[in-house]
Amino acid sequence: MSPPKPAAAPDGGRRPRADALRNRARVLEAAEAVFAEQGTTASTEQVARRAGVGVGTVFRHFPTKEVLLEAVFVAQLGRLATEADALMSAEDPGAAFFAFFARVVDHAATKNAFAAALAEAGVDVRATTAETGQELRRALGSLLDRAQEAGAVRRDIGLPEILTLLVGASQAAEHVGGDADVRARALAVIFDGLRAP
Amino acid sequence: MSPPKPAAAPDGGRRPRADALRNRARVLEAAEAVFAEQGTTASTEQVARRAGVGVGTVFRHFPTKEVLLEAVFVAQLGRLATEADALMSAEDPGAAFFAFFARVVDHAATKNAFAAALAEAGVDVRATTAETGQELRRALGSLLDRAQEAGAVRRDIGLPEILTLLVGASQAAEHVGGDADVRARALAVIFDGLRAP
DNA sequence: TGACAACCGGAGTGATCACTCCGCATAATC
DNA sequence: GATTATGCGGAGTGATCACTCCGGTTGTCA
Repeated sequence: MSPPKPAAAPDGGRRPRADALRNRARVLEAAEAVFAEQGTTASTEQVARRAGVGVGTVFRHFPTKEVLLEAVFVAQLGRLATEADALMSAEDPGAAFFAFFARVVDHAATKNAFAAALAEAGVDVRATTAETGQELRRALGSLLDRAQEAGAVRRDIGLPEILTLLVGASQAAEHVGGDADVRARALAVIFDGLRAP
Repeated sequence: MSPPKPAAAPDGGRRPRADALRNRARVLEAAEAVFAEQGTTASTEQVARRAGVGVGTVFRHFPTKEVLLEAVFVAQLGRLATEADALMSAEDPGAAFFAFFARVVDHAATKNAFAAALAEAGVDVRATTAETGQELRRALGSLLDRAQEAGAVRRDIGLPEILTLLVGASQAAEHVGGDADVRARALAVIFDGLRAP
């Protein structure tokens, strides 16, 4: 049943052509850049132009704009979750937690669609983002647990509150944007409120 | 100085007809409701239907969708500023400040376009909203000053930081929406961070 | 009440967008 | 190199939206 040479695809499907793989990656990268610069209302044609392909190619790999957006979100959230995991082995749990929080907010101040991605990850609207969102929440929850055990964060709040604060801070950063000093001081207020009394 | 019968319009313009005034108010009210329910992407036709008028009427009174949105924002921000002014005479300045903050966030959790209005008022994108935005900022600034003088709020932050936090909390409330308990606890964190040490 | 200007309704217009379709190019396999 | 299925490009399609225009209506004032 198994052919001698051609490496079989994981599932029943055939292995895709090399240029198809290349173009898929190109489109995803371009979509991330375009949505970060212009928001999620940017047209699919702009993504195609940026990727150097035709619109047909974009829609072949991502049959719907919604699917494309989801793929971008999953990529961003996945990278975040990885960063959070890396911070799990830091020596100071409190510093690690706050550093991650600040990192996310800084990121949101630059990338335009990112706050929306976070917000969706918080409420799990789509089925596809659910998995990655859960991964992020698990990682963030671990950071929070360690910080609370170390006495760096108050114990009377949980992951939902943290996520709400994180989404809010990110969205505020995206809209206020410019002044980094204001952003830093506003973030300091939240951090002070999070510390154990 | 006052003419016998026809009340003169404020400026050089003529006094508009009674039905025109009535329709303008109807449209504004409908727009506020529709945008609150469906967000700012709702179509102008929906606003017209809700108001019981034709699209032509909507565009006669508000020549652009942007202008219509601005008018809605100005109305909401104006009401907010009035509420803030009313709280200026409260006996407990700290309680007044925090109550207003919470009031705004609660409002944002319900009305859909409201957080966007706040965000714009914070950065003054449009010329028209600038005036009302400034009014709101002035009122909020007064509340903040009194609260700081009473020792209820730390002194090392200013109005820009408060506005950033307010916008962030409002936007988070709009997206998280549902769980009022989570919202309350997240807000409590910000409040604790704002209190004087 | 009559006359006129102001105002109204809603079909029509042009632009934009997500998405499709098919003739052509090309990677994979012999 | 020949063959073939997979993938590509981009003009085309239908839907939606903001906005316009004009024949009919209505408020206003004499």
